[in-house]
Amino acid sequence: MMLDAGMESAIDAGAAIAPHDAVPSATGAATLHGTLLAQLRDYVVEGNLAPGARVPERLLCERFGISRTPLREALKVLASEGLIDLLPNRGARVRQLGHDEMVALFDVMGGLEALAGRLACEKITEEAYAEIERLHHAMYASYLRRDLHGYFAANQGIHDRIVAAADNAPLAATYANFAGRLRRVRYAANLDKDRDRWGEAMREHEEILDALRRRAGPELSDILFRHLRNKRRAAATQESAAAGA
Amino acid sequence: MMLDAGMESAIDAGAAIAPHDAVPSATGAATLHGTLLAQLRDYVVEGNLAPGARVPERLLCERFGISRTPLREALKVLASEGLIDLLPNRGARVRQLGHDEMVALFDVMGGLEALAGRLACEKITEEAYAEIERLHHAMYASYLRRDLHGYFAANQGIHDRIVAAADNAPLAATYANFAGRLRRVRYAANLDKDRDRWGEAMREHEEILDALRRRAGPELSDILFRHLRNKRRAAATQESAAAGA
DNA sequence: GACCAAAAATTTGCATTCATTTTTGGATGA
DNA sequence: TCATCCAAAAATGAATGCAAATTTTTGGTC
Repeated sequence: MMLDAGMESAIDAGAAIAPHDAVPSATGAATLHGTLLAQLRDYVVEGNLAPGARVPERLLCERFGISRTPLREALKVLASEGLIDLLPNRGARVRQLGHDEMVALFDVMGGLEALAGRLACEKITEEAYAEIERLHHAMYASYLRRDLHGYFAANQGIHDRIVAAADNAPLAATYANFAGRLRRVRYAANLDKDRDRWGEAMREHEEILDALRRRAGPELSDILFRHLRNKRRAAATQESAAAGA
Repeated sequence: MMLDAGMESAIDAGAAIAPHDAVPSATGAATLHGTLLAQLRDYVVEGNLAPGARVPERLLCERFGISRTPLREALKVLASEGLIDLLPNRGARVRQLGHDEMVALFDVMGGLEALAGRLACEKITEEAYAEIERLHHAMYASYLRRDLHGYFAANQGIHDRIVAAADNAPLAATYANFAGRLRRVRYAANLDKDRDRWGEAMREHEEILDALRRRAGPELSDILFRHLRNKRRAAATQESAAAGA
């Protein structure tokens, strides 16, 4: 069900907590539960706990200075977001991404980006497009400089802005959820070791920008899905390389 | 401090509870929390509480025979799923779908079905395809008979099987979540009052089956998105008609 | 030294309790 | 009649308590 994780209700209802749909770090938190949820989510997403590691209630209560009740509520929500697993009578564990699940998550990301691209073509303003174009050129400059950090920042900025341009709160929330789940893997997708992929990604981004400029929704949708598929392939390759090393 | 994960062997991943990825009604519930969550979700989705109505903790505790602690945990999760809103110090309310949000949710459904169709073309077995074909013909028979109930059942069966054929747990979970949020609206989309839409939908399903038979992923993806767009339009039309009535 | 069973200690799940906030009801006054 | 204000009642948010389950430690045996 998912089941997915949230911010749109927080936006719609003002103060409502909707972790599933809310962009994690953007969740306004007037309540302890809301604050704690955001903190704990960041704590997990940032990788402070090793994958598969037990999530000890007691320690986290001390760390955040709260009692077990709100913590346990937050853990239930994080489980519904897919960040942790709850084992009956055996506590919570940081979810560990196996190969199959990683592949599945990348495909959903691809579907969400494809959707975002299509919607963005319908709704994007000229200003928002110009900003994406600017980021694209900045990204290209970083690519030429082999500036991985700058490249990543611009790259993520582009994808985020496409999602934002789609102007669809539930989509943005779901996207944020999946991005959080894949965050660790995505950072691991180190282009530095795969120059071919880097060039390929850059060419794909040329196509993305072109389709977006023409407001070619279905076309952009398809390009974005294939773009994510290739990103998935690169990540999987890296994964197996890491396993072999 | 970094918590170590490597001390003991990995817990059997098969036994892990992953509410987010599990289809709501299929969530195995060995725990009270799990059981209650599924029950409460059904209770809300089934429409036992009026949209916008307060969700009284006390009454629900009595109804389910539990204390407030597990109930409140479940409410937090339902909020993260977008089914209810939590207003700080003012309790939970059944989320009310405004027009804009309904439109947004339909678009996400379209994107998810588009993704499911594309993946299904890659993975579907001949048996699963044959079953969808069978359902398609049953749906057509219902259409000719003007059997709305049978038509809906077959229709939903087809869409569900396409999602299942995609063989992607996070996708299935997310799809189930959005379907739950839109459930009330979807039932409201009464084709009986809109014969033109009914015929149009039937023709679209012919295209869907054809693309699936040819395993034409990108094409099926596009058809499914447009199919949902038309369904969205029909629902919106009905909505405004109901408002005017 | 490895292996296994039993007891201690920790941890989890849920109920209960307490402090705050909100809501309700009515009295007061214009 | 209506609006405003205030106190009582109810509801919410969080902490604490307790029984059951699990994990760890201990002690003994082979």
